[in-house]
Amino acid sequence: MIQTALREIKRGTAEIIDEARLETLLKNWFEKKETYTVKAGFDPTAPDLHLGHTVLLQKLAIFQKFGGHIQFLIGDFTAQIGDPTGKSETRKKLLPSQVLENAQSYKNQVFKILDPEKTTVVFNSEWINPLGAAGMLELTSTYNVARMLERDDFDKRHKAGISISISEFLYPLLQGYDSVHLKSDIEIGGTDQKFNLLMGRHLQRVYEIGKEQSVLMMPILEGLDGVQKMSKSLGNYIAVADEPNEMFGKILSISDTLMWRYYELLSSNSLDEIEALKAGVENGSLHPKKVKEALALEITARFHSEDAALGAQAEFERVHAQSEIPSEMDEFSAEAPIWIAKALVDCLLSPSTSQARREIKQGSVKIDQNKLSDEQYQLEAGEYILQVGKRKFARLKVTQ
RNA sequence: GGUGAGAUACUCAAGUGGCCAACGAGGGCAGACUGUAAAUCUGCUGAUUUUUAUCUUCGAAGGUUCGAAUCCUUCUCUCACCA
Repeated sequence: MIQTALREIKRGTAEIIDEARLETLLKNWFEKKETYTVKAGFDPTAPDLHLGHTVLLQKLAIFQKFGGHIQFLIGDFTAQIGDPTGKSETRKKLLPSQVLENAQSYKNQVFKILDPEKTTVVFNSEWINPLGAAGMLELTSTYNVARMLERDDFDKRHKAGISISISEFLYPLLQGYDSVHLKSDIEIGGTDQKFNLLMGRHLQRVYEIGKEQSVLMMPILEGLDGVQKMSKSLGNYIAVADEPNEMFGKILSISDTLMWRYYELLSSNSLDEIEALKAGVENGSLHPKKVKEALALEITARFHSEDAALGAQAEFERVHAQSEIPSEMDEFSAEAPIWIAKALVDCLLSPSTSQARREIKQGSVKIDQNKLSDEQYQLEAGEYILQVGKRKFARLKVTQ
């Protein structure tokens, strides 16, 4: 039993630190029904959860199956600093009301995956604010600059001559302190969080809370471009809240190489099944597109429903394979006569009329399926279907 | 505190008085080819119905000049070395 649980927990992980302790915790659960806590921190700056987050969430859900109680931490205090991981710019300070709003939105999305009964949502400002200057000073004295600079991105920035603000040094310390306060048994995070996660162990030792958390790291999910990590700011993400059609389409647009990565990290297929698919594609018995479709179906169904996913697939087939127009699209209205470039902007298909003109010139604009080349074209009264590129559509009603 | 170097569009990075909305690369968008894949090739990538034009933009504010990303002054920020 323990072995099965352990295998499931270890699936897809990049690295586990102190696996022995993890085993002990599981053993205690199976033998004495003792629960343990699993901490995962999230940044409240982006309320839009994407598939990258769900890699962690799914892992948390597995822990819940085996006695784990989740400490879902919203880093409202640390968000004021901004996690230095991979970034150089300082983030904007969020208003408390925004943090609450984002947290609420997190909850709506997170409990599609997590069991709310076994989850506690906590905010780290709750215990960091009372720390005060004295507590903060004590915290900073537990670490030194040389070791702080060992951290890969600090090191790189330091060498490259990019500024590092002192407050950024506090980020790992505070994240580690969260583990002290919460007395977490396990913390999970992405591999890029390694330094911060280890800080939790360090501080738990320093503050003598009588345990050191195990650390479980998940690989970072690449975004749609297949190169950079999935993130909202890079715009290469698939949001949990994306509409079925959009979600399905986005998954299908990833590259074949990236597809295997997504299979590994997101799909619930066993590793053996994935291997079989891979072999099938290699020897030509399976078409890669079919395999990708299966993945898109699975994921879309997870966040919506089986029916919605099938609907999205059918729609996709209609629009792209047979290049018909989608069954649903945003509708707009305007008064005749309206210049086509203006209409495209009004329908949110183009960001500016200049851009719209360029798009017309390039031949990517279609009206009712017909390519438009005249950028001076005026729309008279009637109903039109405007299209820019392959995937942007809008219905426009022009009235006299 | 002192000395020196630097800040250019989404990112990197050229440009040191007019030929600059600003070379180039990456990214992004679009077209061709495809499986809305990848790779490849091509075009576009500040705004505006004056489109061989006009307006705004090269850290900020002033100034010199017919004309400034480019020169001068002050300021803000960053880095390096010294203390």
